[in-house]
Amino acid sequence: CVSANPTGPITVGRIRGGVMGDTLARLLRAAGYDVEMEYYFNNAGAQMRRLGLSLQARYLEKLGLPFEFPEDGYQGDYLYDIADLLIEEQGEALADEADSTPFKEFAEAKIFEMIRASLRRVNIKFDSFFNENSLYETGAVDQVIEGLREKGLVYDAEGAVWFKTTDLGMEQDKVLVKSTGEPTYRTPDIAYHIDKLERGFDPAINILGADHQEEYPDVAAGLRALGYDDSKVHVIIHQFVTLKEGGVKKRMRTRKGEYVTLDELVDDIGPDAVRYFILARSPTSHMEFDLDLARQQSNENPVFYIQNAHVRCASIARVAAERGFSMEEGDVSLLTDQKELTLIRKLIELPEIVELCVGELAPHKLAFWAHEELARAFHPTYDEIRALHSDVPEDLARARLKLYAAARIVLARTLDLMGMNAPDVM
RNA sequence: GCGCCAGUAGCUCAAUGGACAGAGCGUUGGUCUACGAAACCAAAGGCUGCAGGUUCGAAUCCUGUCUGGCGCACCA
Repeated sequence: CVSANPTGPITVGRIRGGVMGDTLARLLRAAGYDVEMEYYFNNAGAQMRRLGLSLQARYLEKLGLPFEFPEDGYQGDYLYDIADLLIEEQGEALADEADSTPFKEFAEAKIFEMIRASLRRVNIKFDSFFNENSLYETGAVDQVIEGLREKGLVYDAEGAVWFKTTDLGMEQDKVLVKSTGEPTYRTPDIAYHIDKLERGFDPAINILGADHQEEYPDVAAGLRALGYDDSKVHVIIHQFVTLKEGGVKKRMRTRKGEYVTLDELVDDIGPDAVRYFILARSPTSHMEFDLDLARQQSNENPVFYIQNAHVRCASIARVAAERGFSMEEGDVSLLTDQKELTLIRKLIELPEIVELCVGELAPHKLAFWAHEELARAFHPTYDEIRALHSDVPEDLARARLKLYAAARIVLARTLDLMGMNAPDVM
């Protein structure tokens, strides 16, 4: 499960969890797990209300009517575009609307379209979408409060409803329902995790940004208190991406409209490089994404190194076919050269690596293996071990062609697990 | 003030408590009349922030300290 709220376009800062999660899902599937990638999004609460008010202001602004942009509103230009769309659909019909709800709903729908389109560009596809609102509609949120109340872990004070987490070994009690009557994020979060466990997810894996690091202990406490096994839930916290351009660090703040979008980055360096750059770092690293470096290195970097191995395999297969060579009857027992054996050993390592990545929930290890082990074993061999050369006897040539065909399969599989393309030509 | 995450080559990053701490980029020097040179071969580059401790053995574990990222809400 990955979560990002539909308040704006997917930014470079927020795509890390998506890439990690998608790659992990691919690895889990390869290891035989039945995986469902779920996108949990928050469409309730103050942030979304603020989004609705922001769109309302842009709408009025576009219509040339008096407007008041909310303090703490979302300042990104994308709301102007969405305001245009709204005017296209509704004209001035909403000009006198006092309630911002229709604006919120419109913004949410459009932003969600944008997000899904952006994710698709980097090969991320979710199986299901889960919105927070549904937890209110089904009464799941209320059930959490009642359940905890029955356990004697809830009390009312200062107009709010409190979760007595100090009884569970925590330093402070936490608010479940604000004095406004609106639950805090942690109440639906607990309900959501219960729902997930009830649906039978085991393990359930959450990928969260560092700003959510304090959040899960409360959820886990809630799950335990209500008799659920919180050990089934795994949480991967990834640190933030800071962006650098022209030697200057840029902070990314969606609300202020200060960000670089995923789309811009994909336009810049391509989807494969985006995925690899993000994937080839452990989640704990506070990664610095240097845009200039990424542009410069996309000419000569690990992405191309790995993909070029696949290209070379495709190329030799092409040439072999032109010269009428068949690899079908290649006798692999003829492959006795040290370099050949090294490559073969590396090729058959892939299942172990998949197991390793799954066992440690560490997709970044696949990225390192692909580059430093697999491609690194391939190129020197390919350079030296010629197959289609007049000095090479035909039966040995066929055996070598078979080796490179095998390498092609492993390379394609590895790239696919990383959500990257395996091109035949570059 | 408290908590979480980190600090490793010039830069971006790896390394289940175990061999001489490894890659890429950058730098230097060699390889194309043979399947794609976006490749290969070789070299230089390190007191793993700092100080202690545990251990046969520490980048890794513990304590302290400095620097940075993120939290510490009746935001999510």
